[in-house]
Amino acid sequence: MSRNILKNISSIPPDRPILIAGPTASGKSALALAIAETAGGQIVNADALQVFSDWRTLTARPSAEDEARVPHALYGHVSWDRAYSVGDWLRDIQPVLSGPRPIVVGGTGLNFRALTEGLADIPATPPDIRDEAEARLADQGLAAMVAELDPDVRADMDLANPRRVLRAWEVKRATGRSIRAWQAETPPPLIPLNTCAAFVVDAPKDWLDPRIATRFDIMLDKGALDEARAIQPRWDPTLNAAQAIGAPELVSHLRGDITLTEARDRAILATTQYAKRQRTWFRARMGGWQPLAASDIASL
RNA sequence: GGCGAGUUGGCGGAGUGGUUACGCAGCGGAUUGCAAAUCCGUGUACACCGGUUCGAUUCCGGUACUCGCCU
Repeated sequence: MSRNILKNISSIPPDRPILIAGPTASGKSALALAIAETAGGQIVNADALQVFSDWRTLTARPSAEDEARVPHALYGHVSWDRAYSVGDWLRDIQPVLSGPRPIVVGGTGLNFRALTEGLADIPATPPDIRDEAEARLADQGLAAMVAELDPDVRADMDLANPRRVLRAWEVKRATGRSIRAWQAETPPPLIPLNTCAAFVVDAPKDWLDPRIATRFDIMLDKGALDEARAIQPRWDPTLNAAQAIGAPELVSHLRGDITLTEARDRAILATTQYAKRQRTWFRARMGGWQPLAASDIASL
C-alpha cells in the first residue's frame, strides 16, 4: 500500500473512530489491520455475515493470527441458527464503542447507515408474527398485505418488494404503529459522521472481479468446503447464516446436485453481483466519505 | 461431391407478413431491522444478396457458414 495513505490515516487523533467501508475483496481488512497496528485501536466488524461463528473461511473473516495481533470485535460471535439483523448489530456494537478506539470495517451499507445516521428504535418482531406474515404472504399475496399498510407507508415505500412490505406489515402488527411513524422518531446516531474519519474504498469492477475469483479459489484451498460440510447436517436455507455467498452453492455440491466447478462459478458470479450492489450503495450514500483507491491499499 | 436440417440481441431460447416474447449475463437505480438479502428500470436482434409484396425477421431463389447422413 502507499505509505502516504497509511501515514495520513495514522495521524488521525487516537480518540477518533475510523470507519472503513468497501466492497468485498477490496483489501479493506488488511488496511484496518495495518491501521490498528500503527495507530492503535480495535477492529470492529460491520459486515452482516462475518458475525456468524461457523463461517470463517467462506466469509473471509480475519484469521486467528490476525485476531491475536490486535483486538477484534463482533466477528463470529453469533451462532449458526440465530436470526440477526442490523438492530442486533447496533445493540452489540454499543458496549464495544466504550473500549479502545474503534476501527469499524465492513461492506454492509445498512450497518454503516444505522451507525452514523441512527436506526428507528422498533421493538423486535416476535417470531410468531414473523411466521404469520410469511404465511399471509404465501396465502393471500403481496397486494393483500399492501392493502393493510398505513397510507403514509404506502405513499413512499417500494410496494413491489416483499421484504419491505413484510417488514412494514410486521411492525404494524406487532406494535400497532406504522413503520414510518417509528422511523420519524429515530434516535441520534451512535457515531455521527462528523465525529469520525470515514473512508470508502473505491474498487472498480475491472480491478475487483479478478480478485473475487482468486479469493474464492483461495477459500476453497483453505477449507471452505469443510466448513460447508460441517454445516450440512444443520443446513437450513432460511437461516440468516445460510445467506453467505458460496454456502448454498457448496452445500448443493456436497449433495451431489452440481459439480464443484459449477458451485465455484456460481459463487463467484454472486459475489461479483454483490460487489456491484455495494458500489451502488456507496456511490449514492457515502458521498461525504473520503475515497481510497483500492489499488493504492492493495499491496499489503 | 450428393441429400437433409439449421443460421434470431453477449449467451440460451420462442415467434410472427405490418403491432418491439421471454430467461440469463451486463448496465443503471432503490434500500431505517432477514441486507453476502430483497426489489425496480434498461436491448427493435433476426447470416448475406436478390425477388414477391403497400410492407418482410417471417414467403420464394441464390450465396456463405454450421451440423448430420450418404458416396
